[in-house]
Amino acid sequence: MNIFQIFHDRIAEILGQITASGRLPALDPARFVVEPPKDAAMGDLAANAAMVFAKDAKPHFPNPRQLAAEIATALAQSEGVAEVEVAGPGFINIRLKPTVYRDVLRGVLCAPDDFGRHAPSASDGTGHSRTGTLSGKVNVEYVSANPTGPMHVGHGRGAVFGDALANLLEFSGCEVTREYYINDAGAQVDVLARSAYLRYREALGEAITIPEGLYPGDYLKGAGEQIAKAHGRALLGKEEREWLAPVRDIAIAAMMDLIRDDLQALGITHEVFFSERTLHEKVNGVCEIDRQIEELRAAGLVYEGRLPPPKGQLPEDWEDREQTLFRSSDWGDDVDRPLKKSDGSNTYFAADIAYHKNKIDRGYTTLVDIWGADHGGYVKRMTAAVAALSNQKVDLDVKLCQLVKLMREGEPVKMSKRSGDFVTLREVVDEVGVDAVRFMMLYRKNEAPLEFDLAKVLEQSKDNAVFYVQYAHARGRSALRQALAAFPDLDVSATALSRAPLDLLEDEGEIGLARVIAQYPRLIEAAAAAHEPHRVAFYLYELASYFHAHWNRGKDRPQLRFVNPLERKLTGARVALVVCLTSVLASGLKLLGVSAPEEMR
RNA sequence: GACCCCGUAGCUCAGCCGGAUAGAGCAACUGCCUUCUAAGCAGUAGGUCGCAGGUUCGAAUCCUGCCGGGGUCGCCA
Repeated sequence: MNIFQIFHDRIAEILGQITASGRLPALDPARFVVEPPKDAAMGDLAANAAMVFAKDAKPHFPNPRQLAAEIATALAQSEGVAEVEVAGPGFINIRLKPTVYRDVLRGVLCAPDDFGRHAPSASDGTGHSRTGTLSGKVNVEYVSANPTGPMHVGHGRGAVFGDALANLLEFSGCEVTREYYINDAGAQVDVLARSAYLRYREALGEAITIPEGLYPGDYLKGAGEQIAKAHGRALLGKEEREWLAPVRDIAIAAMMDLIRDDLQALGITHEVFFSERTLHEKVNGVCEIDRQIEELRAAGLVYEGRLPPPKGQLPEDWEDREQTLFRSSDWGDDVDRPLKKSDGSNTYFAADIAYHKNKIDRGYTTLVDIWGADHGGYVKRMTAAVAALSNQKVDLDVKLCQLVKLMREGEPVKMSKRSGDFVTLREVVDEVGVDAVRFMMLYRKNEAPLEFDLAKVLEQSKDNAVFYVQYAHARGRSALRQALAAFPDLDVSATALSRAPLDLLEDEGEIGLARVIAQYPRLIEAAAAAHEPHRVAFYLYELASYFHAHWNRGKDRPQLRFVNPLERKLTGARVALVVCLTSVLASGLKLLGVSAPEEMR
C-alpha cells in the first residue's frame, strides 16, 4: 500500500474531471508528484500539481493557488483525508486521518515480505514510473573483472552495487538476470598463461624468477599445481604456442574459481557467466564478432575510413590509416570508433558490440552495466551501440563506480606489495565482515569516491551506520521478546497482530514512525527507477534513527515504552508497530544483502 | 585539446524528473544521565550550495562559460 501513489491517482482523477469540464487541457499526470512535505507540521502529503500545470491552467485559473484550491476542495471529500490546505505558491497539503496509517501498518503485518514489493505484473501501466521502466526483463552486468587474479576492493564495490541493484529491481517487479562477462580473451589472459606456466615449472621443482610484466602473485601457485597435475612434465621444454592454450584454459578456470569464491564471501551469485572468448571463436571461419560487424556494415553503421588523430598528447606510434569504424557519432558519441586493431584482430569494443547484441537478442528491455570509473570514456560509444543495435528499443544504463580508498583510523592503508598485489577484497571481508563491507559500499552514491575506514565500521556506536541500523532491528526484536516475557500468551501471529488495537498508538513518536514506514514503497520505487540502491541505505538509517529516538524517550517516560506489563492492549498495539518496523528494516537490509540480526551481543 | 564524474556546514556526506525556512552524522559549544530499554540522551551554533551569467512564478537541482579536484582519450581490457 503506497499512500503516495493512491493520492497521486486521486489527484489525477480530479484533474481529469476538470479537463472534462473544459477548463483544463489534457495533462500528463506523470508531471506532478505527491511527496512527504518539507516539514511534518505541514501535513502528511504534499502535491505540486497546481504549480506544475500553472501554465496550462492559466486561461481558467489565473494563478496556481486557484487551481490548487479547486483540487483541494475535491480532495477534502476523499476517503482518509482529515484536512487539505493550499500553502505557499500553490502546494496542496493533505493531512490524513490516523486510520490511514493504521491501514498501512495492517498491510505490513499481513504481508511483511511484500510491503514495497511490486509484483511482476503485466501491462497494467503501473510498471512505469516517472523516471524509468520498472517492469520487463532487465540484465544487470556486474563485476566482470579480468580473470587474472583475486578481486580487489574496487571490484567489490561494483559487485555489491550491482547485486543490490539487481535485488532492488527484482523487488520492484522486474525480471532480473545477474550476469558476469568474463574477459577471457586478449593479451591479459596470455600474460596470465605465461605467469601460470612459470608456476607450473615451479610446481615441478624448478626454481623460478618472475620477470617484469608477468603476474607475480602467489595466488597462481594453485594454478601451476593444477597444470602439473593435468599435464605432468609434458609441457616442459615446448614452444609457447604449444602450451599457451592449454595452460591458459586451466589458469582462467582457476582464477574464475578464485573470483567465484571471493564473490561467495560477499554473498553474490550470478545466474549467467558469459565468456568473451566464445565471441572470438570461429565457426566455419567466422566468429560472432565478425558476423555482427558485417551485419552492421550492411545496415550502414560500419564503414572503412580515417580518424583524425587524438588532440593533446599524440601516441608515439600513431599512424594515419584507414580502418573499420562504427558510426557511433550518429548515435550521440563524439567520434566514430574503431573495430579492428592494426593487426586485423577485433578491438574490445567490437567484442562488446557483439556481446550487447547477444543480450538484446535474449529479449531484455533494459541493460545495466556496472563499470569502474576508469571506463567512463567508454560509456558514450556503448550507449550509442546499444541504441543502434536495438533501433532504440533497448535502454542501456551504465553505472560507474568510483574508486574505494581504504583507511584505518583516518589514515590511508598502505597497499601491500607482498604478493605483487594490493589489499584484496577477501582480506577486507575477513577483517570486518560481509555486512560492514556491503552496507558501507552502498552508503554512498556510486559516482562518489568512497573512503572505507576499516576501524570505523567495527565501532559499536551511533557513528557507525551499519551498526546503528542493525542495532535498530535487534532492538526491535528484543522488544518483541520482552513483550512475550511480560505476556507469555500474547499472540504475535500476523493475523493476531493485524487485529491489534492500533488506535491506541497516539504518541507523536509512534505516529512519526508509522509515517516513515509508509514512505517505504515510494522510496523503493524511486530508488529502483533511478538505479540508486544507496537511497535504501539512507532510508534505513533514517528509519532506525526515528526508532532509536522514540525508544530513548521511553527512558525518561516509561509510559512510552513498547512493553508495559500493566497494559496488555497497549503493549499489543505497540508490538504490532515494532513488528512493522523490524519487517521494513529486514526487508531493506535484505535488498542490500546485509543481515538483520536478532541481537547484537 | 576533447569528453565523463565530482565541488553543499570545520570534516564525511544526503538532498528523490525545479518547489516552501537547504538536511543528517562527526567535530565544537551547553545541559542531562551514571542507567538495566545494551554500547549514551536532549539542545545550541555553524552554509555566498565552487564562480558568473541564462531559462522561470520559483534554481543546490536545468542550460552556457569559467575555476578547482579526479578519470579517460585508435591498436588495454
